[in-house]
Amino acid sequence: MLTVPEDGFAFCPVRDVLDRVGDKWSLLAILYLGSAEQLRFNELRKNIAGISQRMLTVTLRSLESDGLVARTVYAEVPPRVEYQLTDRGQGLLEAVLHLGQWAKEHAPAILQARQQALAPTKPRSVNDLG
Amino acid sequence: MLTVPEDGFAFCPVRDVLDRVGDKWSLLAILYLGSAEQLRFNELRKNIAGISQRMLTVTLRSLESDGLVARTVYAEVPPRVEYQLTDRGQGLLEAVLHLGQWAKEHAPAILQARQQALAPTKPRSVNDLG
DNA sequence: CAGAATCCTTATGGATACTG
DNA sequence: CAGTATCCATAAGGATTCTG
Repeated sequence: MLTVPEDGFAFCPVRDVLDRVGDKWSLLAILYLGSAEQLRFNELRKNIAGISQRMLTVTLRSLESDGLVARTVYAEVPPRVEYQLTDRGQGLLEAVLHLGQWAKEHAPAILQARQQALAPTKPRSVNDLG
Repeated sequence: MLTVPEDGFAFCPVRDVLDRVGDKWSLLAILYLGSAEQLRFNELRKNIAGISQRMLTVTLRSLESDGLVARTVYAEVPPRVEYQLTDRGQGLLEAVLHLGQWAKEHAPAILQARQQALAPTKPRSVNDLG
């Protein structure tokens, strides 16, 4: 059984990670960067289906500021900027893929449960016991 | 090196989990439920600092609909409703605590990197080469 | 006690236009 | 090419009131 810390989970590393990769695009960026040595801005943009230019910038900047992604600017014209996972980013990717293992195994059951919850025979009342 | 699937991560179990526990309260609810056999609505409400009644309801309902939390109503007056993790919820908790292990080890470095990014000596230009 | 309903604020992200 | 800067739509969540 898990024990509640004195701070009542106010300091919670898990929450921190989730806040970092729980947004709409960070995980995808990490996944794609994890599948190549390095990628240019527009390569990422093409890969990550549906992402806007703005959100790709915002996402990369915040990953960079956490030391998860390294940004390298080449003094060329037209400019070339390459992104790659840092070791720390690589570590996060692996930790997250581990979670993905659990997810992969249980996603079907969860999805099924969710579907059944959506189509109840009748609306639930306080009298439904189990 | 990670391989990009044909669907380009469109079907991504990790994303599904993150969408489930990446919101503001789900993780905390799971953590507290993981630290007790079962908890009543207002016990959870007291434990989870800052949560509103509405959000506790919403959070519990969606966890329940995914089969992660079981809700038991006792036909008493005043009503008593108890929540507990299902086996599936327990599994998710463990998977997430594993991620927490990584987080715990790297949170300090990440926070530090973030601080330094916030206080740069001068604003960055395209000429700053690493 | 354990909520449901309503209203309202804020946070997140998209669209578009412009630039070194 | 790789961004910035604005503006705008939607979604997430908070506050309040009411009820079986």
